[in-house]
Amino acid sequence: MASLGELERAVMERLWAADGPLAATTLREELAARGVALTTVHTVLTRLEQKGFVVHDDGRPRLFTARASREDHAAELMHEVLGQSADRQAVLARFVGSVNPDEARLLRELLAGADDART
Amino acid sequence: MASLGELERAVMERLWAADGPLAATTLREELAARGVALTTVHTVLTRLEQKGFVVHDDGRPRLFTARASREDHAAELMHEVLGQSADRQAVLARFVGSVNPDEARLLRELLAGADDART
DNA sequence: AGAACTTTTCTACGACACGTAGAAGACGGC
DNA sequence: GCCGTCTTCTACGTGTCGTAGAAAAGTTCT
Repeated sequence: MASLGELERAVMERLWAADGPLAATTLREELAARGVALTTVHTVLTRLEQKGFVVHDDGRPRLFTARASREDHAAELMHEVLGQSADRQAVLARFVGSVNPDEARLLRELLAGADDART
Repeated sequence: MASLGELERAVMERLWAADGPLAATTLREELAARGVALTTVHTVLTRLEQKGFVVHDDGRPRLFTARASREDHAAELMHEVLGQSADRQAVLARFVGSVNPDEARLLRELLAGADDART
């Protein structure tokens, strides 16, 4: 599971927060607080692309997009963690055993909905 | 979220698979396939301890134990991922939306059971 | 087309994590 | 007290990540 460095994560956050694709220059502006150079942004974007988190079109300037939404990404991570376990059921049991009541209720609703949809 | 390197993970696997605490020498034997030196095992154990994944007694030789079971660890990781998300509900929705039917059923049962237990 | 500007790629370096392990110190049994 | 085992200290090589300069490629304007 390729994980993200700090700048990499910051870049992903902007891409996730954005409505649509962003240019490197835009990202550099949004990361102005860090004072990073444009080339740094490009390097990071290239690495994120190698890791499969980002894609870019072939326009000019290149426009970069996150491949999965923030939520999808988190859900994928959760599945990855789960998938690495031999005993998935035991992990799920521990997991639901420690969600707060509100989320437990939400989960019940979500699962009930899935049931309806499947039937 | 401190993550694990390859050897670190291998060591954790042995500790999780073990019935009880293990000595460094035992771990080196179990990792014989890698041909690592005993000092390497010690270094890794020390680092795992710094990360909070392992504890040892003060006997001689030291006996090392995983602080959480493999399943607890995985469940904790899942919670960490979830916790880092702003919109936890959306993540949960994506997550349960992509579990397989068997696991969805298991989750329903687990959540129902939790309900019973709480009431 | 040529100059000036923007964007992208190439390359590199320092810092840090991790795999690796030798050397030396601490400890226990005989 | 000696010897073997165990533990700690220290260090190095490699890979990843933050960082960015230099140069190439492309765009725009005149």
